[in-house]
Amino acid sequence: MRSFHRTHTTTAARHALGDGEGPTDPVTLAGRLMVKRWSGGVTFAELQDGTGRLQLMARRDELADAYEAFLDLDPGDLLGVTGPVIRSRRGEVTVDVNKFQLLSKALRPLPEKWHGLKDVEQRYRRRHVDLIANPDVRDVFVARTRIISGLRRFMDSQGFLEVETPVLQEVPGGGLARPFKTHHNALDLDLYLRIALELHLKRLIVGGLEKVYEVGRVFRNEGLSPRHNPEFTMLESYEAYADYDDVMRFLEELLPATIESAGKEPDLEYQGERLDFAPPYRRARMADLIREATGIDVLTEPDLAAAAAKAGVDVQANLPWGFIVMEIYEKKVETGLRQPTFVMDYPLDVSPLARKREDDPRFVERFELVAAGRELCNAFTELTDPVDQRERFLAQEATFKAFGGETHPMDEDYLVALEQGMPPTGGLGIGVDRLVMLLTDQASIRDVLFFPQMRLAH
RNA sequence: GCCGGUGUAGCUCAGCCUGGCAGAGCAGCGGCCUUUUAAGCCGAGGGUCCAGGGUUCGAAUCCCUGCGCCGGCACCA
Repeated sequence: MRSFHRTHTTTAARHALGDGEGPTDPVTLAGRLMVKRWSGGVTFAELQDGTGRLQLMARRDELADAYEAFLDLDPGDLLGVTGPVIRSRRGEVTVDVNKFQLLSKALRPLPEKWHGLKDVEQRYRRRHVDLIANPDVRDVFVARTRIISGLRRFMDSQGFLEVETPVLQEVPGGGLARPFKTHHNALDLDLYLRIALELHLKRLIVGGLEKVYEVGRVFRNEGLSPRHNPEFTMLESYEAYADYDDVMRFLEELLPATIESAGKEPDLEYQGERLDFAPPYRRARMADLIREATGIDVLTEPDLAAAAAKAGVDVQANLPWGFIVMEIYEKKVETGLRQPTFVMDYPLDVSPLARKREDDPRFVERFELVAAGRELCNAFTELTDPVDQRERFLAQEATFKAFGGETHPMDEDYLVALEQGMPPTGGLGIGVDRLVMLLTDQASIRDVLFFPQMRLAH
């Protein structure tokens, strides 16, 4: 079949009948045959299209010789049908088929009609079957699309300009993660897939695009888990002449708007837990949260490593102060934060791109929004001082040379941009997949990605 | 990478503990039935029990190794 023109979707056909009994004028539908029942002189079947399902009725009386061909159809076949919409004796909205046409034959059977496809491995490896057989899965992905378009709509409405920046980078900056490496042949140049959007967007802020954002795929060459996929989607935005307090207020508008675009209420349920996203959200300094949870005062504690160990958080000897603070926070505080909370003022040591607090230079103006024990957003008042920035990169290098792990590499192009003069800026990053998980009540990132990363099938 | 769980028909699952002919439902095939809603009834068929090795008279079942999947840990500030 080159083409087949339908007059109605199954949902439109249902509306065409309305409360009446029919018959309506004939409608032409197309979709996948899902279920057949009865095989005498009348056969009922269900046709599934992009909008839903509708019952079909095929009668020997009506179809004559073609009836036998209808009986030969298999669940899974793609079918076009024409006929009036009626209400069956049992009250079901039904198309009384006058004509039908096989549009495409399914050579493989559908999964079990009642249980659907449950095997998670098959659901991920053969997502097309999952989508046919499990309507809930389709709903999740439709919600994902609505959430992302809702995010864009909100950003646009606030005057942000959506931009695109390079995926292939000579220096994979803006975060700490092992990058994927590739090579450009013509340039004979090693390149990396980006691990964050940050540095290029900030270069645009220098360039005078005062409110920019990007929704883009980033890549991290690290382990997989229910919350980690090697490629995932980030939204980052930057606003000139704003600080992290502005970003907090901004998020308190963005999140409710996004929740609405997902068709949810701010008071939502995630994995059996009620979470209330009606603003304002709690604001708490990391140091205060640590004191609440452990009794440790990181501001005054003379031997923080020892205090951490006493609280059950073992850290490497001589680890810089800020890293110890971060360890204690992650091990003792973060998972306990269930309701949305702005965790404010991160240690400077672990935040090389954020602006130093003037009242206490051990900390920076940075927050993460945490809910259900997980980071949803990361934001800061950006560091715009090129001299300070260079020192921070060097300090990172020194730390990671000593303690291992990934480091922020020195990005000279970025430093040159800062030297041009960057306005004070508030920046924000949102892990879009994790936000979608939250708003669709999914426990695994694999259930909000059409094609999650899998090992080679055996 | 480490630890635990798991893998049986196209799909959903029993059987494994306690070794003894490979099972059910759905789907498919043949037959009956002109208003069904997971339709029903009758009949026949369908297996690399993830792979390889071992123990045993005999292995889906017990043991070892490998692989996939799931979860946890590590990595991921």
